[in-house]
Amino acid sequence: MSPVFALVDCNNFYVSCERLFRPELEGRPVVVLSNNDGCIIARSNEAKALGIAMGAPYFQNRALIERHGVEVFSSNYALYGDLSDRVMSILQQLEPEVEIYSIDEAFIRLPGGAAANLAGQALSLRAKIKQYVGIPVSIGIGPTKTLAKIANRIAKKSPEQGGVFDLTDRPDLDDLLAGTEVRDIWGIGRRGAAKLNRRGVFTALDLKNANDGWIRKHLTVTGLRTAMELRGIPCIPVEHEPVPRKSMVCSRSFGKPVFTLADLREAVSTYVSTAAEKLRGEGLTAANLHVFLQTNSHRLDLPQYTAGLMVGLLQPTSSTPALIGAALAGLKKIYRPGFAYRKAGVMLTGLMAAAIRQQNLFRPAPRDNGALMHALDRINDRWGRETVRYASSGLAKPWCMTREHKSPSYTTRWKELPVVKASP
DNA sequence: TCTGGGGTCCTAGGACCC
DNA sequence: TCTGGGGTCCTAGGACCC
Repeated sequence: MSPVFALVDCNNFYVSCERLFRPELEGRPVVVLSNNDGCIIARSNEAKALGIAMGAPYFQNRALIERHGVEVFSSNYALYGDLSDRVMSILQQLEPEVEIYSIDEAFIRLPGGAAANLAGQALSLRAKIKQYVGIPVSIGIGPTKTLAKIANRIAKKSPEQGGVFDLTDRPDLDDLLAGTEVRDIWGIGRRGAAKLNRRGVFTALDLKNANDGWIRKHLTVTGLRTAMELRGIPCIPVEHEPVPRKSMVCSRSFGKPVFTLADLREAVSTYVSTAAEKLRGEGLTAANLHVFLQTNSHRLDLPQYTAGLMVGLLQPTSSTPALIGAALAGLKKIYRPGFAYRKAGVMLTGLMAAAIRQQNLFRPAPRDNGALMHALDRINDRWGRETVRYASSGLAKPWCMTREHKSPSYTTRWKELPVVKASP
């Protein structure tokens, strides 16, 4: 029995999350902004219809947004993360094989066979998610993940399908592929699409029928895998076990330009603290820390400087003070005065499970402050982020990002629970 | 004035080894 | 003018994803 893949994708996810608590915004144009209210990263269908592009800078669209009364939200990841968990847990309860692919997407395996009513199963799943969580989803079904992705696109573009589209056993499959541009195939990006277009390959059908050696040469093995998937040969399995991560990043743009080493030290300490907490939460340690900073590359009128440094740690660790120490030592080496810094961050690599911690042959193990870190995490979990923090993270944080339009953390903070009133 | 953040994979090239 | 061959490992950079 050939496998059947389905992609469950939340519609305009961040917008749908905001609308859940503001139902009067249904049918009205809504956008959600990136951190620092920089770019537009989610749009309702009405906002798309106004011509607001994905990823477009907010300030460039502000006039259009105000003219049409578009509702604007800063991103509220506490809310989106929590609602994502709810959608995913329903999938996990109802389906045997689920791969959480991103905050708003999951692949599932459906039982195939002649008797399987795939579209019917998907419609029922969709209705349950809408009923239990309130988030609308689209479901695409196909013999490979790549085709399920294309099916999902079709489901979204054709509301008359009821949010579900099945690409298995379709005699007109090639016609549908001919109607899909290469740019819209999962795995073919802007560069790849331009390269293909220059060589006369414009649609998913063209790519499906292209010569293997030719694809391999121009798009590497990943492109060839995509082409095989278009032919209905599954090359990308559903990963039901979470794949262990290899790196972890915490970085932010600043709310306003930063000039001094003192401010950068605060910001970097704050980011390291966040990363270290996440590291411990996942039971991991890091062997290396990469610290980096950069000026605003959009400001061509200002002097530019970008730098980063990898700092090896004496031992793999998840201890906040050990990581802060390494990061600040690295920061001191790469800092140059006289620049308007826009962003800084840290990346942790060489991750391994804390349980299989590698010892250093030439140095005794430093004092383990695992109990202290555990207490720190418990306090901050119970009383809120940064209730207890390292002094180097600062208090006023003048560099902190701006979020002018953030909605309340409706589902994750007691103080911000929505209040419902019944009218008499 | 104002342009996000967090990941993975692949390849080429250099360093190094025998 | 001519300057081995084959292998591994690491890193940086590019491309892609959401």
